[in-house]
Amino acid sequence: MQISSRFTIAVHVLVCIESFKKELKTTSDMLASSVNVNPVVIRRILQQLKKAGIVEVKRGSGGADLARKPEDITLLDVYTAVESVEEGQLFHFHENPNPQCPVGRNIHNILDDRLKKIQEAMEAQMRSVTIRDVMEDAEKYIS
Amino acid sequence: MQISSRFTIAVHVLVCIESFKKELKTTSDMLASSVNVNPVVIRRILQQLKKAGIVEVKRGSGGADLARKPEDITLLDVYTAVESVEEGQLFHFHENPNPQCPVGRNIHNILDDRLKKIQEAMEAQMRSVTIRDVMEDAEKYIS
DNA sequence: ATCATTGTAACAGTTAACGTTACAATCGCG
DNA sequence: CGCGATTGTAACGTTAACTGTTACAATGAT
Repeated sequence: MQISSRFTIAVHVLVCIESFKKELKTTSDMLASSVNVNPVVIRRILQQLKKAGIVEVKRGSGGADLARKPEDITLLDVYTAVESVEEGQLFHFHENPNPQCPVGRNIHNILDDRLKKIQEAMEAQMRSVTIRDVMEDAEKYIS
Repeated sequence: MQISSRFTIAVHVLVCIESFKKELKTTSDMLASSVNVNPVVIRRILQQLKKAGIVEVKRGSGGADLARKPEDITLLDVYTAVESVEEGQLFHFHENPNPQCPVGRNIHNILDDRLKKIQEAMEAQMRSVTIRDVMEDAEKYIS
């Protein structure tokens, strides 16, 4: 299983918004054209980013803007905004292990800490990268 | 999206195999009973672990054993064994971004390195935990 | 030979992702 | 105001992966 493409699309979109805000109106149509997906997919992601306080979207007149400075938006912010799973629960557990079995009965006690640390390692790395960082990478290629 | 329950099931199974090998024959039925899933699910996972050289499974007579010492099996070994995606690719990309757009054209150049580091952080943490470690956690609860 | 067990195919059900159409609600502007 | 562009969102379809289940040939020990 993979983390859904919503995440990479969201980052793509944020970079586009910030890169082109001077020259263009960043509508869902325009963003959809860059990513090459249906505009509704972009709008859905923009709504999730908006709920997380990452972007502002204008109805009617159209266009989206960052709600915070790019250096104040981390990849973890984006990840938690667009991943539907609560708490970003990375691992999926089998339900109802056998309480008769000492391993089955304790499988969460046994594993939860280890799994939490793995998830935290991933999240710490995500937290260390901001949209500003990604923008700087992008500028190397755009110019 | 979450990492499939095959991973947590696989760890559960390995702990059971090692914990009960003295007393019981670790058949797919017995393991299925501890995890509380259909035995075929267990057999499928055992096949994946076998292909990765983590377990040995006996036909006919039945039962599974670790193919290596528990301290030589890391959670990363288990993860790569049971995750179907190549290279453990954690992130899913939208295909065919617009080559007309400087961001779309370069989205992989822009993001691949950052995403790779995130995945590596997760994998490093997984690599640092062995089945032996998990067994020791388990013994606290089993006794 | 018998019996328990594995290996695997086949099929069904469920869920999430993603695509698409449609349309009311909104906003800016002439 | 009325118009055009755009957003917000519902509704529905398709696809893919996971998980569950049945079935049965192949295997190996006794």
